[in-house]
Amino acid sequence: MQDEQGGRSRGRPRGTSARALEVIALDLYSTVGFEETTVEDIAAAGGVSRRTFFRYFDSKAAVLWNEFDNEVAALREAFDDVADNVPMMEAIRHVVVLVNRYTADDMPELRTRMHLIGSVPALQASAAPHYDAWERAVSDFAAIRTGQLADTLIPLAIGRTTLAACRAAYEQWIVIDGSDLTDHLDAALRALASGFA
Amino acid sequence: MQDEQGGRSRGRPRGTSARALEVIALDLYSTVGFEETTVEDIAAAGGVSRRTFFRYFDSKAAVLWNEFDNEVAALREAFDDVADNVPMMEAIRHVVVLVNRYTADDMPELRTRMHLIGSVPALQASAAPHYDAWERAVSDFAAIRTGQLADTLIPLAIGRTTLAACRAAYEQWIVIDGSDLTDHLDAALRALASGFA
DNA sequence: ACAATTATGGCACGCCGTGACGAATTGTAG
DNA sequence: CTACAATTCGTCACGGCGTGCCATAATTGT
Repeated sequence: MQDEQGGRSRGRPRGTSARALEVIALDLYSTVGFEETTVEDIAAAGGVSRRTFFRYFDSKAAVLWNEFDNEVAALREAFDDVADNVPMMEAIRHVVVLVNRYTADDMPELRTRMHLIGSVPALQASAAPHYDAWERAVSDFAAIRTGQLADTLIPLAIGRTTLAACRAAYEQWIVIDGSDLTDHLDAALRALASGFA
Repeated sequence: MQDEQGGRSRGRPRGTSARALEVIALDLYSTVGFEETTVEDIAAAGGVSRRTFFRYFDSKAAVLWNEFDNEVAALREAFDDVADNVPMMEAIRHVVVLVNRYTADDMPELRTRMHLIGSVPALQASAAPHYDAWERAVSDFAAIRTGQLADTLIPLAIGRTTLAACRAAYEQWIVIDGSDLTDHLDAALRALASGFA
């Protein structure tokens, strides 16, 4: 979003980028601690003022959710490309696993980010709106397949439970060192589709 | 907890009770609005100081979760009373529906509370630790039935997805006027146990 | 009376998030 | 070259939350 310099030529140049602040904040959160880090600290390390930080991010916690929000868009696109003959729960599983394929370079950052989200109460609290958007992407797909509206019981439940299963998978991935994320996701979603029988 | 006057005889008597502050706060949140209400307002309406409010509740949002936390204890007790021959997912469904049987008198307050939790972002954010405790109660039961540890993938997923389904049911109950809460819960948990097939 | 106990009130502080306003830095038109 | 428009930044101020700290009030037991 910020990268596109098409049209934006005039005006004072940015002192930094959202991505740069994100890296700095992620480092401080994981080394110093989230509560122990003030927004002033992040801004100073980024060479900008505290007020400018809040122009790049809505809150101290919002830094962690940039990549996650991107995944929601990827999720919707992947759902659009699913063939109609694939069963619903199977399609959901394939799409989720596909979207969660990260390169080896992104793994360390993903790991620290998920570890923070899973361990810091203030960050867990900030998850709600982002989780909602993710669930909604699944619910919309389930609505099409079931022929019901997205805000009715079954599509809603499918969206919510799918994320719930994925969160359990992510939690296992963080705890069990050296394990494969997609394996956990696949196992959790298979269990969900089988009704945990 | 506060009611037991066993041993606590000496000392200055309390100026109010947690329950009284809860009723006042619930009223202000639903009429004036959560963001528009300050802790100072609640304290003043309760005849105490702002500082005293924070001795009764950890945060402005914690007021809403008192009853919910009680349900977690009821959940655990109900799981202990389940017969061993009842299938796991069926047992979970029965227990959840049983615990969510409220009297007609409690319905209005439950409704306003759940409506607030479902509509105010700051309250959704405050849900995480309470949801975790609820999920954990289910995971512990699933751990016994599956013979696995409670913090492994399947029990974790069962706890998380069960709450996710219940949240979808609650949301429907709030939206659809005059509907029965236990019906939604039963339907959502049956769908979960069937793998949404 | 006096001590012990328990709850309260007031004060101060750090931090978060937001609004307002002027200054800084660039490109563009005249 | 100069005036102007556009965009970002920094500073200041404010309200609100949550938390120590300590003095004070209210009650019971000795």
